[in-house]
Amino acid sequence: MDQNSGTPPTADTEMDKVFEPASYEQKWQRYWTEQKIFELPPEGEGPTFCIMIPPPNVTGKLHIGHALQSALQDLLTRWRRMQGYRALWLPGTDHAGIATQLMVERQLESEGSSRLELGREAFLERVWAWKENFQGNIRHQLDLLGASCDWSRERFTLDEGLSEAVAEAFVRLYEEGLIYRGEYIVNWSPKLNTAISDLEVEMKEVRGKLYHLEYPVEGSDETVVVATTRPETMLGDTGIAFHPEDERYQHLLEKAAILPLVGRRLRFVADEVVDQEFGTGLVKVTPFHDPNDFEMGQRHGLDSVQVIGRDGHMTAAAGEEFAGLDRFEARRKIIERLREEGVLIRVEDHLHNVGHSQRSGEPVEPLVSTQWFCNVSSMADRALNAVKDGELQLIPDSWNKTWEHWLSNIRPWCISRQLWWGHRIPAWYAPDGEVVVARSEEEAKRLSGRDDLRQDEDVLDTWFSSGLWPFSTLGWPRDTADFRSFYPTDVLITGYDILFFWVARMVMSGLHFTDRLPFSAVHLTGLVRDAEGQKMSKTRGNTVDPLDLIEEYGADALRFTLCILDSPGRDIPLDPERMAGYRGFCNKIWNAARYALSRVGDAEVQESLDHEELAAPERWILSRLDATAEQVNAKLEIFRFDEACSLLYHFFWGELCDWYLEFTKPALGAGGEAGDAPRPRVGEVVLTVLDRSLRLLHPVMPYLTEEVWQRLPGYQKVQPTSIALAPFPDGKAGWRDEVVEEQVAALTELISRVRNLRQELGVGSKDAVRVEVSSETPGMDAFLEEQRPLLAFLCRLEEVAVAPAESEGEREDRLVARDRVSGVELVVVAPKKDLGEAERQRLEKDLAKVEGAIASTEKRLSNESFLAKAPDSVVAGARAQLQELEERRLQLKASLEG
RNA sequence: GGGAGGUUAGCUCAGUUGGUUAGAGCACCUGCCUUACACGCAGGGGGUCGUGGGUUCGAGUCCCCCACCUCCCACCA
Repeated sequence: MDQNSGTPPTADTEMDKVFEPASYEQKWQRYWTEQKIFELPPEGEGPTFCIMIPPPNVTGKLHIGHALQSALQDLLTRWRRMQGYRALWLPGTDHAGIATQLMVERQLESEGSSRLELGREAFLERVWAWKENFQGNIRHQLDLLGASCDWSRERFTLDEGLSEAVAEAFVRLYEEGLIYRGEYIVNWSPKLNTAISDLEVEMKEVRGKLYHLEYPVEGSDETVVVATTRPETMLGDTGIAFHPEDERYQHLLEKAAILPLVGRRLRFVADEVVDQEFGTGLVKVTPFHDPNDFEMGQRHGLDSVQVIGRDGHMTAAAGEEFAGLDRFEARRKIIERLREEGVLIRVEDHLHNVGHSQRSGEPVEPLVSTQWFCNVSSMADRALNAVKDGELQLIPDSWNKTWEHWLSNIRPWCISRQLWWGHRIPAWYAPDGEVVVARSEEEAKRLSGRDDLRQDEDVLDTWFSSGLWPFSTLGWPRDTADFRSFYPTDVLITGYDILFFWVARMVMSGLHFTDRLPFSAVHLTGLVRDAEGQKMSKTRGNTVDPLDLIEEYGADALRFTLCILDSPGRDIPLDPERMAGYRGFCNKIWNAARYALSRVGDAEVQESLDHEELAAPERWILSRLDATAEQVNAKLEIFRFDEACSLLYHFFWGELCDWYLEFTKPALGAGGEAGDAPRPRVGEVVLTVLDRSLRLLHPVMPYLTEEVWQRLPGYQKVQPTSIALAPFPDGKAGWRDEVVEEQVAALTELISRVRNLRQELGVGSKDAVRVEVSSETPGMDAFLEEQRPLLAFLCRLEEVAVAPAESEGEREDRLVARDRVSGVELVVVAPKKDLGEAERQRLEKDLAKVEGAIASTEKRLSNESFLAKAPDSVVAGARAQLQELEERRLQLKASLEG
C-alpha cells in the first residue's frame, strides 16, 4: 500500500449548514479499503465474531431486501469489531443455477442464438463472463451501502474451494446411503426442461373444471363414473381405485374397466388414499403422471404409461390422434372426443390448487424420471431437535412451529437438475452401467480401475451448495485456520422466505458434516414493502432501488431507517417520508457537531472525565450517555436493532440536542444576553459526549459518524485511524448519577411547564415574566438556585426567584399562576392579558379532563381492595398524582377566571 | 384442511414481567428565520387500543369466543 494514502482524508473544510452525504461517503469507503480495516489476518488474538452473508444471486443487482439485511449484518459486525472482537463478515455470491442460466439464455435468444447451438462448453464460458460482470456490481453496491465485509475472503459457490466441498459432501452422503439414484415421480418443469424440488413448486388456486367420465366395465352392462380435472391424462390410465371399505364397489375387485378411446383394460384396486365422499368414490389411476397414482401404482403393481413428454407435448404412446399436441391443446381435443363418444357425462366448475413452477410460472407436470435424491430425514431430526432444545434460536420464535412442521414432514429431496450451469454431479457411468461416485474424474478412474467413464450430464440443485455455505466458505473440508477460528459462525440474518430453501438445509448439513450448528441464532427479517404496505414487485411498479435511495437520502439515513423499522415478526413498510425524517436526524447530528466545533475553543475530546468537578448539566448528560450506552448494548445483544436505534435517536435528539446543548449555550457564550455563566470544562464535555455518541451511532451510520468524528479535536487519542476501530461505549464509564438525573428531570419539566403556562396565559415572548420556585425535596432549592441562569435563558424570563421570603402578590395589571411540577411549587407572575376564545376553550376542555382524572383517582383511592392489595408504591403514586391534579385544577381555574 | 402473524392517532408502526393522564415518525393547527440545524425551534389538537365475554384492586398487555386482513404449509382426483 502506498504510504501516503494512509493519511486519513480528514476534512478540515468548513462544515456546510446542511450535510451532504455524497461529498464524503465514497471518500471514506475508499479509505477503509486502503487501510484494510475490515481485513483480518489469518491468526489473531481475542474472541471472534462471524457472519456469513446470504450470498446474493450473481444474476442481478441488490434490491432493497438485500440493503436491509446488509444494514443489519454490518451493524452487528461493526458493533462487535468496536467491542474488540475479531469480527468477520464474509461476502460472496451464489451461482443461482436456474436463474442465471435463464438470464444468459435470454441474452442468447436476443442474439438469435441458443444454448444448444453454442454447446455446453461455449455456453458455460458465456455464463462465466456474465458472472464476472455482475459479481463486480454486487461488490460495488455493498461498498456504497458502507458494508464492512472482508473482501479478501470473498467466495463464490462455484469457485474451486466450494466445488471441492460440494463433491466431498456428495460423496460422503452417497457412501452413507443418503444419496441415491432412482426412478420416481418428480415435479417436472416443461419450460425449464428440468426436474425441480417440492419447494420450487408453488400451489396456485385455479378455476378449473371437473370432468365426469363414464367407463364401461368389462363383460357386463355396468359402467363406472370417475371424475378428473385433467382428462388428457386418461390416455395413461392403467387402473381405477376405490376405498377398501367402500361397499359399493367390492364386487368390482376381480374385474376390469375398458378405457374409452384406447381400449386398455383398467384393473380395479382398493386403496386407502381414496376418499369415499369425493365424487363417486372412484378414482382413475395414472401412475406416470400423478404423485398419488404413482404410489398407488407401486402398491398394486399397475402398469405405467407415459403420455406426456418432458417438453409438455403428448407422446407417441398417447396414440396418433394426439401425439405431438401440447398438453393443454390435447385436453381440449380429448374433451371433444370424449363428448362425441358419450363418455363425458358431466362437467362442473371446480376450484382447486395446481402446482406451478415457481421460477417459470407454468403448471408443473408430474412425471416419472431417473434422478438423484437425498434422503434427509435423519438430518431433519437433528435440525428439529436443535430448535426444540433451544440450541438454535429462531428470531422471532413464532417460526418454531413452522420449522417443526416442515422438518417432520420432509420427503426426499430431488437434487439433480437437467441444466448446464452448476456443480456437475460427481458420478461417472461405464458403458456396462457401472456407477462410480467420486470426488473427481481421477478418483473415479482409480476407484473403478477403468477409463471408459462418462460423467453424469446433470448438475446439482443450487441449494445443495448454498447449504454448505457457512463452512465451505471457511475452507471445509480442509482444516484451515479460518475454519478453526470462525466456525461455527454467530448469527444468520436473512429473510423468512428462504427459511426452508436455505436455512434448514444449512442447519442439516452443518450438523451432519461438522457435527455442530453452523450458527446459534437466526434473525429472520420481514419483507420490505412500500409505504402502503404493498409487496414490492416489478409488475406493480413500486420497487425502489437502494442506490437511488442512497443518492437521495444518503446511505446512513437509508441504513438507519431500515434498522429502526426492523421489528421482529413484521414486514417493513418503507415510507420515503419517514426516511426523509431520518435524513433530518443525520442533519441534526451534523449540526450538533457544527455548533460544538464553533463554540468549544481549544477544548479536546477526553478519554476520561472526573465528573466530581463538573456542574449538574454536565453530570446529567454524562449520566444519560452512560445509561444509553448500556441499554443500546443490551438491545443489540438480543438483536433488537429497532429498539437500539430508537434509544440512540431519542438520546441524541431528545436529550443531547434539545436539552443539553441548550444548557451549554449560556456557558459557551451562545446565549446572547443571558450568556456569561461559566461552568467548568463544558467544552470538553460537549466534545466527549459527541465522541461517544458518534461511536454509539457508528455501526448504523458509518459514513456520517466517521466524517464528523475525525473533525473532533483530539479524536486521535481515542483511535488514530478510524472510528470503526474505536471502542464501543459500554455504559461503564462510571458516570451514572441518579440524583442529578432526578434533579435535571425536574428542571426540564419545570421549563416545559413554564413555557406552556406562558402560552396558556397569553403572555408574549417579549413580556417580562417573573418565576418563583421552591421545593421541599432535599437539595432541590440549592440545585434550582444554581440553575437560575438556565431557567431564565430557556424560558426567556426577566427574573427567577428561588424560595423567596415573600411572594410577589397579585395586582391590577398582572396575574399570578401557581402550579406544582415534580414536587416543585411554581409561581408565574406575568402581565395580565385577555385570553383568546380558542385558548379559553382549550383550557375548559383541559379542566374537564383534569376533573375527570381527579374523580377516577379519588374513586380508586377510596376502594378498600385497592388500598389493601396494590403495592404501596402504586398507592403512593396515586396519592401524589391526585395532589398534582388538584394543583393543576386550581391553576386552570385561576387562568380561566383571569 | 392445518399453522403463523396482524387489527393501537388521518397514515405507517412501537408498547418491556398487567400499575399514574397509551408513545414515535409523518401529516395537521398556533407562534417563531431565538447567530448549530426551517432536513429547524417552542407550544398544541387528535386514540372508548377490531367485537363480545372472563380473570384481577387494576387489562392495550393474561384467558376464551367471534369478525376481518396477510402470509406459509397441504397428494381430495
